[in-house]
Amino acid sequence: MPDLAAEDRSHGPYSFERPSVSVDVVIFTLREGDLQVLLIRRRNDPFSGQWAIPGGFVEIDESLEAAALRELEEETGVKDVYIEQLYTFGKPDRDPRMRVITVAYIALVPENALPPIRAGDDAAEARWWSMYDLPSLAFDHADILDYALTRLRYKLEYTAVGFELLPIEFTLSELQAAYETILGETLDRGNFRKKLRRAEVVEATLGFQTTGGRPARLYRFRDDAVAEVKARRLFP
Amino acid sequence: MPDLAAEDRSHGPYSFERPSVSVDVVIFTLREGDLQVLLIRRRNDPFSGQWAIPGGFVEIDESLEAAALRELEEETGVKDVYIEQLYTFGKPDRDPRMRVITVAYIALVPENALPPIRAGDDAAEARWWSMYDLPSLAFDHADILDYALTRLRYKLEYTAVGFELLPIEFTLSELQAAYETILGETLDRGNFRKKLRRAEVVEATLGFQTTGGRPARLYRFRDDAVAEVKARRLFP
DNA sequence: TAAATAGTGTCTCTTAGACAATATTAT
DNA sequence: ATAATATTGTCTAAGAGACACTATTTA
Repeated sequence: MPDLAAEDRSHGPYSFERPSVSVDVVIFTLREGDLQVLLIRRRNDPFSGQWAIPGGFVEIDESLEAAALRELEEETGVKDVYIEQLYTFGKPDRDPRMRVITVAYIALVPENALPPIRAGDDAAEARWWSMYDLPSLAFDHADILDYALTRLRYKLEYTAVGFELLPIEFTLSELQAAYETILGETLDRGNFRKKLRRAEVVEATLGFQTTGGRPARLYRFRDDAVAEVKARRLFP
Repeated sequence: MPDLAAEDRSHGPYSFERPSVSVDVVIFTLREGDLQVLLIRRRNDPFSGQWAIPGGFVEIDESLEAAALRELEEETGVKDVYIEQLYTFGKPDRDPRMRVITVAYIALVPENALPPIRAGDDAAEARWWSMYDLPSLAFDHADILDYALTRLRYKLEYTAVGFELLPIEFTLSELQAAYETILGETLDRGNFRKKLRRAEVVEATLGFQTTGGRPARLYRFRDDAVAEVKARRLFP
């Protein structure tokens, strides 16, 4: 931290020369057998009519994470979900109006926890888009989504973060389908299950689910695996 | 991105209610067979006399990375080194004077590229500290250092980032010692070399270095491994 | 019975880790 | 020769990937 007195002229409370800070939230869910992301269509310039990641400015007395959760709830009505800081984007010209530094977050929301989407005040429209078929995006939001997908895939491989996208109980075939959708590749059934057994992240329940063939056992994530993800959540 | 017009009252150019943004740079080097970090002793309140990570406010027209590189050069005279964004810390009360959101960076500097350290204007003193024997720190800087070490260790395991801390040519024993110092554990010689061979990140040069026993061959990092790290640098 | 889906087992190759053996220098 | 350090190899166990086999349901 610099000494404030030495820099008051350019950064003290009476200066106008300071950047604004926003949070943008990349909201992922699994819908229609697809990895989808919630985007809003901008009502005003710049980029009026273009699609963008939901976000907003950080209030003076709220933490970055609180701001991201607030924006998430304002846009979707969703609370109590997994969010994680992604990266801070700060090129001086990323917003043509003024200097805006944005702290990007990822949110993972299970489909069954999603209320119907409604557009907020500042959006002409809000809807889900497939991550694999995106529209043209405002600002540097295409970069942010690119990186968000990279990070999500990465985390999926070495943590149990996938449970944040699934209902409480699920079949292993459903879990595998979720992994395949997110990773963008097919996985071997036997090896996938072997890996799950070794990792000890899921446990069988007593229930079954009929599927058209042999009924599938229902599983849930183990409490300790969930706890580990939640612990990492606060401080990656 | 939010719509600006709808929020001008609290965040437009005439508002005083916006956070300041700073960058803090955790500068690592290997010195005296130790992993060390450069800290400055604060000249002014708050935390006057306490040690802190060097940093400063982001200028209105410079990118975050440019700000981090500028601060690094102002504090140490070092240019052209590896830096990487670590995390953005934004709790409202992390600075008792005012709201400051700080984007933390990691810099890796080889000892032989370091000029003698001099304290900048805003510091009473500047010196290297062992990461394993740190003083009490101002602000939330202990958290930042903690996380920086975690990230450094992590990157060391899966990238060739170590070369940023070593001279151009080095023996494999020196490289192993560097890894051991950073990871805080001893490694098996044979397995370490086997892993290096498989990873194809280093290549032998023609030189040797006398060591008191059998002379050790000098190695350098392969260009493509270095290029990969540099490519990741801009956008993790 | 056939089709569909669930679940398990086996083989091979790679890798990680522990540890032993050999090589080359200085004293 | 001995000490010191460098370099390579060997054994074993664990893990990843390809693929085949068995199980249980519906139509």
